[in-house]
Amino acid sequence: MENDIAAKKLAELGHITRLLIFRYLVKVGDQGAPVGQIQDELDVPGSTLSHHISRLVSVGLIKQVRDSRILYCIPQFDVLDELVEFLKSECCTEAKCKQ
Amino acid sequence: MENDIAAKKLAELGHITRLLIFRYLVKVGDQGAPVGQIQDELDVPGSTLSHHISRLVSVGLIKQVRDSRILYCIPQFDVLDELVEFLKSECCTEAKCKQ
DNA sequence: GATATATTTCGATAATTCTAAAAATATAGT
DNA sequence: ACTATATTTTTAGAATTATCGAAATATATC
Repeated sequence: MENDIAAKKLAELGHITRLLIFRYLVKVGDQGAPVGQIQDELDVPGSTLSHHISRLVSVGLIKQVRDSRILYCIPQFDVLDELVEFLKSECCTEAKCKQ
Repeated sequence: MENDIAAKKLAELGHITRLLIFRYLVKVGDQGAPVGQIQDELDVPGSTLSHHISRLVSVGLIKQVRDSRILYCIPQFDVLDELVEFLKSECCTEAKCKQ
């Protein structure tokens, strides 16, 4: 993963509302949750919520699947894993390290 | 770790220059690197670099230790580990999960 | 005390992001 | 076609953050 792409993902997680959205989805798991359910959970105006969700989608941390009128938001665990792996990668490649 | 504190740490990592600073220090390892060495590595004006480093320090991802005129920046691996752990915690506590 | 090196603070401008009301779109049922 | 529900897009003002030159501070050496 390139640095700028990782930075974007981290920046999206680095906002309290988006972090709460993402962590709620992490808790819910693979089946995901409808936008409306996230709205009930977090008590954020719809337009604000939609803005933040679309940012999370834009970096791939969430995927959306529509079931008629309901839009399910599904956390992408593999994208999160890759990001976490990136942060720890190349540790101490330029020195000896206790890790 | 509370959500807002985690969000702050993620936001600091979510900037290309700060991510490059932090990852350089991760590569260097526990002995850290002087501000000047980071500056040579990244080619950023001193005032800009200082600003970004102090933000990383403010959330605990970096610690600084002075040796006479030289200020060493040392990555705090435990803070990173805690953050990563937080992101993955409570996974699927509200549902069955493949993970 | 003068000079050199290392790093930060100040200050000003530019750029980006946040928030949420209002309007628009999409889908389904009557 | 009309109504209801679910969600997004548009828009605009407020707030925050980014950048970097210049000046300031800290420490060491001569």
